[in-house]
Amino acid sequence: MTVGRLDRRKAQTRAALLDAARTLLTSRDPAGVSIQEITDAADVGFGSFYNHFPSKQELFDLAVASAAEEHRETVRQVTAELTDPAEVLAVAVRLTARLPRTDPGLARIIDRVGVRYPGAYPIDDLRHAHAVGRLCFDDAEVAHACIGGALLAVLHRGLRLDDPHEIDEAADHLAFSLLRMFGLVDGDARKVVSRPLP
Amino acid sequence: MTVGRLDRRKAQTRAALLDAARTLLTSRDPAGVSIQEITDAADVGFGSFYNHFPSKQELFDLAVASAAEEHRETVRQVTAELTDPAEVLAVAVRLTARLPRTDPGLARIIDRVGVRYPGAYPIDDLRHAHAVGRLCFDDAEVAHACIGGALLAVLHRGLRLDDPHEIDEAADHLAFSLLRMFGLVDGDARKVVSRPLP
DNA sequence: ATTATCTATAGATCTATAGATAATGC
DNA sequence: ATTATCTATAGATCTATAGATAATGC
Repeated sequence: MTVGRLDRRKAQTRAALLDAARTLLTSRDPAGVSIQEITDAADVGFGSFYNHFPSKQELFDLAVASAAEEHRETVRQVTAELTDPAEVLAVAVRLTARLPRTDPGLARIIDRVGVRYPGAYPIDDLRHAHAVGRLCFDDAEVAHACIGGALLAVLHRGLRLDDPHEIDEAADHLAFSLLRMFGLVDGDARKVVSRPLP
Repeated sequence: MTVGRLDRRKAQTRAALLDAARTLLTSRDPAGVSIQEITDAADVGFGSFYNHFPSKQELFDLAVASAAEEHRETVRQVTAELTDPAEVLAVAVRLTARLPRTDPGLARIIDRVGVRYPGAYPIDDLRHAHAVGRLCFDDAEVAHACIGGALLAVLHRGLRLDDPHEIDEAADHLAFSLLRMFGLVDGDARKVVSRPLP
């Protein structure tokens, strides 16, 4: 069983549909986009859609998941070499809240998905930071929700800002605030947040 | 120009439509609800819809706005007599994050609206708390976004909890965390949060 | 011969409006 | 006579599928 031209072509069509969906997501409400529009944008025959996806919802869900996973992976790589758990949180937050400037398309998708977005900072990292006594909180799930929610709100606001510098400042301010929320004293939090981003 | 039976009947029809929209919002995605369904739920003739609202979106927007305003007013009244600005924030947060238990319908509406929900804690209150030196932060807008976002995330999580007690605990934990975020020391924050709710 | 894509369309929506009906106002 | 409601429907979608077409595999 070899992977031939046909399989590649099929994969290409599927990728084109996913790509079109992702692009459309950055500017449109998925509910208002017809399958016809998607296939047109992907430059694919209308009927081909059903060879790959059972419904519009399914396609959009996959498109969102892939966009989210991409950013999560970026954050994972950047934070992998950091030793301070507080800085892992800070960098994840600072990178994500900068998305309106660094990747507006992705930022708009996350903004649209809202609270269902899984977030780029794993709860296990948070639990680890607590276990080693670096971050302090009562309930990891609530703390994790706080981080995700505050991040979404600041990202949402960032999309409405014109000045790139203001976006970065808000991102750093958010990271600082979260560190303080989790028990770091002022000076410590300020220091962690002002380290240069990788 | 007297307000007669006809005007009352008209107002009643309008109210029935708004009420039906609000009820539907608690369990359905507005995009998937047809005008027919709305008028059926309101027990109103289909065509009557257009006597009151130019489009489905318009109706849902008004329904959301009225629900939001209602909760904001509740919070305003409850916090009006409080003298400690930190407690005003804490009470607003604790009441809102308890909504999944105290008013699940409203909670689901707020959850659906997400980050566009204006929030029940006015930014002016936050600015005032900063001015008198009770809460400490760099940027009032970012701080306000943090509060709203974290609140939405915890409320979202609360909707998925079965145990009412767990909802309350999460709400209080969130309030505590936010107070600490804004510079209160542990003991102080703990005290403000454990005061009984009016 | 097989497989995916494409075209065309049936069937099922849903919106917006036109005209009929019923109730109040004068 | 006026005004709002209601019924019925035209017109415009949009989805899902059936059958034709084109390209690869053997």
